[in-house]
Amino acid sequence: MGATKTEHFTDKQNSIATLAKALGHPARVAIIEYLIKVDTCICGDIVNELPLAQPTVSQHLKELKNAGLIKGEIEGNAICYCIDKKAIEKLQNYFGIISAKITDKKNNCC
Amino acid sequence: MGATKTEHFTDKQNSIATLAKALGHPARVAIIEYLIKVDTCICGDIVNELPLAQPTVSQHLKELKNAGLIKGEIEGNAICYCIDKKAIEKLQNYFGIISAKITDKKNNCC
DNA sequence: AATCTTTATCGTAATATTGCAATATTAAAT
DNA sequence: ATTTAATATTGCAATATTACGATAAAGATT
Repeated sequence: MGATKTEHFTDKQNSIATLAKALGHPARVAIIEYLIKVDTCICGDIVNELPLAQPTVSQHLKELKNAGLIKGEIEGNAICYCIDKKAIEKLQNYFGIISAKITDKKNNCC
Repeated sequence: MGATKTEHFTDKQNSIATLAKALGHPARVAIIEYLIKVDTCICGDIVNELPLAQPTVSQHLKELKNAGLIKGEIEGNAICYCIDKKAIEKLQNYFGIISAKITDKKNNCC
């Protein structure tokens, strides 16, 4: 036991959970916000922006990449990391739909 | 080591991460979707809807509650769990803003 | 009061995450 | 070719999460 039973849930549920999980750490939220702030993809100084050691930052970037939230390509001895717009839009869309459905609810009791 | 360094990040970053983390498991995504589907707060049959044992479901509900995504009140020998609309709206709003900022970006390279 | 039903908690095993020092890798700069 | 600079990987310790059987708690039913 201990491992998540992903096979028992729908692809969409797993997909949303994967994206949400990737943003389930403040360092990774900070990375996304920093990528937006600098208004460019090239950001070799991302380690200096975070209160974490370089290997830790590298690991968080890897997780964001695995989850599909950022795209990255090797660019000399620096790296070019960019937010994957589609992933963010997927979340935006999902919570928009959920939020609308809650508003439409008739039998509220709380 | 091993514990998240929350103190090094902003309250907002931690807040978003907490909500995202709570939805970072397909069972908890499924619980939220089920709460919406039944269109009511009273849902004593939530355990039957999930492919997990009762203590596990109870634990996931607790985590959703701790994260502020659902509200719950004891109601006889059943429980009244409801989605906390504000939490979902917070996420919707956050991803809406992030998404808009990405669209406005000028220096895209990927 | 005894039983049933439903949810919560405890205890514990399996697994995953977090963080970093040490080291490797890779390409640019000298 | 050597050094420098930036990122990745490895290895490991600390902690957190996931899952569930056993048990507790608490109101409902009989």
